[in-house]
Amino acid sequence: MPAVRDEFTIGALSKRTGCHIETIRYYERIGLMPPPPRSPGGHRLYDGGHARRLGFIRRSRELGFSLEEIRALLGLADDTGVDCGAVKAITLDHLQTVRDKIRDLRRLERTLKTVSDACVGGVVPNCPIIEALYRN
Amino acid sequence: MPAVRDEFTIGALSKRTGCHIETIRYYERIGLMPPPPRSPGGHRLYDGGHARRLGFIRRSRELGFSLEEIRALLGLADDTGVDCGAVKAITLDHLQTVRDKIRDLRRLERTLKTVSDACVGGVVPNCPIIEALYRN
DNA sequence: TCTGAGGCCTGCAGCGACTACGGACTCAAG
DNA sequence: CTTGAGTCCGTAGTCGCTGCAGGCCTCAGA
Repeated sequence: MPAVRDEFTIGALSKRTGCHIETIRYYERIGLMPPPPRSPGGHRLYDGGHARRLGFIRRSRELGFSLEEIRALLGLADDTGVDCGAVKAITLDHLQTVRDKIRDLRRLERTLKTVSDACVGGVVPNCPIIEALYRN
Repeated sequence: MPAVRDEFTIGALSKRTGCHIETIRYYERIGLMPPPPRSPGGHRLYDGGHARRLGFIRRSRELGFSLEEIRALLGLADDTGVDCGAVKAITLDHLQTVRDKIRDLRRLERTLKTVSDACVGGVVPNCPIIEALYRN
């Protein structure tokens, strides 16, 4: 007997997962979350499975995966028998993107430090930062 | 005698600065580039001053400044007598943002490496990456 | 049973920084 | 004069949300 389901509203799901209500509805609109059943009055009613899936999405986002990557991961995860190689490929690809970004940002950091160190502040006729940005 | 100006089209400006034509028009639309004079037929005619300003914008973008920050920098730079302190403040603020991003990305990198190392690939019933994303 | 506060509904607009399109126009060389 | 490359404008799309307006639903308390 599958007795009484533990259903809850979008607000409760939001609190449980830390995901904004608007974002949950957005995920539904783009097909990342399935449309849940509704109350007679039209309110969304979620269960544990929804919460689990949304948790997956949220943690993946925290790791910087794009929604399309997450869609792919969920597709691989929904099937019985996960293609672990495909999952790993997506992850390694993303890891490389992250590493590229870090490299870029480190270069930025050095440059910004250099130009700002050249500036002593105060109101002067020539600002070395501005000069640096104008010069190529 | 301000003789013949060396005027050029948006295409030439684009090639000179490496900035897409659409982007140049976009910068004009949002007021970052001034509206240049036009040919009788309505084509934009730029000069060296425009190229210099666009170069400033582009280099600032490469350093990760937002368009609003660049607007501020240009405002400070346009006046005779730059407020070097204000410029430095914007730069240091941005530098901090960059450093924060690097820190975040490094954390991501470690986590992604950990989960992907746990995955041996192949088609298996349980993928450690997927498990990690589901688990909290 | 009624009331009222708070939650939820839909649809749309906006963010930042572009990018891409379509259909009309202009320009310069041959 | 023709041709083809360049340019014009306006609009819509990208990504991942976020916020709003103007309603409707729900449920606890009186």
